[in-house]
Amino acid sequence: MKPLSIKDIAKKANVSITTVSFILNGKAEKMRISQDMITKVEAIIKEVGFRPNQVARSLRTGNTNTIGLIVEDISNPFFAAIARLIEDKAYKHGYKIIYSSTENNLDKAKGLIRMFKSRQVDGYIIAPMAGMEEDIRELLSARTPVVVFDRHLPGLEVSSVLVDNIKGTYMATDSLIVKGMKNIAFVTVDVEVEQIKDRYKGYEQALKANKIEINPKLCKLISFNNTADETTAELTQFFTDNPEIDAVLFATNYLAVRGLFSFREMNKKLNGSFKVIAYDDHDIFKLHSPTISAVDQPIEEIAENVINFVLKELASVDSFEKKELNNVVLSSRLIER
Amino acid sequence: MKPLSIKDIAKKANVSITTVSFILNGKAEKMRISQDMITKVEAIIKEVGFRPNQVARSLRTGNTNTIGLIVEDISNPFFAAIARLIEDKAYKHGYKIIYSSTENNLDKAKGLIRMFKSRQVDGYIIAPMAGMEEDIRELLSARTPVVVFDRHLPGLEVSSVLVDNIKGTYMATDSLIVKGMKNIAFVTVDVEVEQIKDRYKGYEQALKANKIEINPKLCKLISFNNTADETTAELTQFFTDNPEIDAVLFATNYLAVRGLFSFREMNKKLNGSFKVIAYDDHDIFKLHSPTISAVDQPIEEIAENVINFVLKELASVDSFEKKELNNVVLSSRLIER
DNA sequence: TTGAAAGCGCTAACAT
DNA sequence: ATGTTAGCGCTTTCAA
Repeated sequence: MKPLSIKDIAKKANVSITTVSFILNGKAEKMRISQDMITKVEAIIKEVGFRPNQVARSLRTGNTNTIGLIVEDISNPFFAAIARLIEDKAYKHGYKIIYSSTENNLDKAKGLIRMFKSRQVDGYIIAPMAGMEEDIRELLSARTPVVVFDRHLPGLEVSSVLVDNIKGTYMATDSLIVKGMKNIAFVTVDVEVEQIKDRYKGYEQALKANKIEINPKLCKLISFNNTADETTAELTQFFTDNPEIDAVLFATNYLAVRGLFSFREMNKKLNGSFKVIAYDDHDIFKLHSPTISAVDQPIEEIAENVINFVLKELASVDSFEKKELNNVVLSSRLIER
Repeated sequence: MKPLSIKDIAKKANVSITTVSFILNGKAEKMRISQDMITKVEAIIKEVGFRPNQVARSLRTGNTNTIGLIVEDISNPFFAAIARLIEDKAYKHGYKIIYSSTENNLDKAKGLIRMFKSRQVDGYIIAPMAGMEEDIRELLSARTPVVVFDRHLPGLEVSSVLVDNIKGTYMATDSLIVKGMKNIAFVTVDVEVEQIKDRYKGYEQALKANKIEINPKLCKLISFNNTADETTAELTQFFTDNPEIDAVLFATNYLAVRGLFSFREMNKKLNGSFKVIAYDDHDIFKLHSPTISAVDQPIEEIAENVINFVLKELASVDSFEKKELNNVVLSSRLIER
């Protein structure tokens, strides 16, 4: 049978739908509806288990209480952890999350924004990729709350939660230099986002600061579209071709994991004369023998800030104050193991 | 500025909104609207980038092209991987996924169903927990497509995608016995779902079949609400108290990971005289020294079946055929390392 | 071949 | 203090 509507409730209670609507929306007080009426209607609502149709409500009010989350890949542990935390907090504030992975495909990413728009999501949380600038700018000019995190697109004035990537890799590289490493390799991925480039910059700056010449041969670029096995193979090749390498810094955790597979395949010993640091921590690095050092991003803090920023913007969206941007850069931490 | 509506398009094209609507929905042919008209209207739509308001459409048609996904914890790699695959396929069929984690909290789970219902999701994909029977039954009686996966609730007639858990742990236990292990421990979690109980059954049956007496002391129950550290501590205690244990089977991958942390803490050697098998594979188990055997669930197959079942039910929902249930039990595979 | 108009369930301005 | 009613943007029946 069809679900009940506000009309049915009104009929059952012998009142108008307005009264029911006011009570539903907690405006009964303001409208000075009698306490008796309120109690009676609420009883009926509870009794029949009536829940207002959100779609109709959304059409009428223009908000859906839904936040769109766009990330590269929801199955990446970093994004999965953040998604979980965000979802949890959003839920407590009455918002639902609707998400999608871009798979680093610009067309899909653009499509997602359009799709979310047509579904009238109230706000966006985006780990953006290059090429989305225009789309995001459009959202902003419609005064839609948007918070980007993890990555930043240059020239975009938007609230953001970032981690200081330069500092992260700088610390890591520096720690390797201090330990006397001479040929430090850097393994990264070919996605064109500031965040990844910054990780390279940190590496570069640390070398410069220590007057070590940068050897382009020691910087390995892996294609994002590689399968896991392809990446492992490429890395094996890379380390075989460059036996002088005595330390590696990986720009992402999944690259580091592939690296560990390579080393295992090559039977390469990780010890005082061959050191590895990963970006983003992971249980694997704690359990590996030997344990692997990592640059750790503050996942909870990221999620916390992201959701706070969106909620704040969501709350101020219909006020007339000029929207202020919220920006924060968090620090990562080098965990030496 | 406000987004354009179908009215604006109609005005721009000097036609009625009906015509625009027919063209939008591919019904132009059937309504025999002239090709000229179609071309003209389509050109305008493209030019101004008009996208119909899905909320209004949903209110009118009753479908939202949205599927609700309810799992225990989206940040669990098993669920994250499945969510990603499901989301991807759903997207290709024009459906969006809206998800939420129950955190093994029945109230939250029930709330989620109600919330999804009020948002008019077209179908549900649920990894259920005990206590949801009634809510799911209600959905079914409203002819709403529902597919459960990973777990099954007894006495519920619903489409399902399961893995033979009994067989999984049976194989694992048996392989340990064949290797001459005498005191095989079983570490599991206190969530009351068939799937987890089945894993215990498989363990039990294998012991029985091999005429080994079941020693309740060797079966350790961990609370789901433990923090990671608490679990590690409890496990350390457990293995210290029961030094006769020469093999362990973990009922979930995250328990196995905690176990590995314990063993590391205890400096326990994993070798021929102490063997470990995990349920659900994970990169960690491949990289660990020594590598860890695992019962591997066919994640892709699970996702594939789940989405196919929902789509199938979704397609038949307004036909009058009696809805047929789709049920499949997939096999897991013991990966011996 | 196209258009007018009803109505999906709800909110809120306006009326009483 | 409570009711009437216009519309949110769209689909679809019926009429022309």
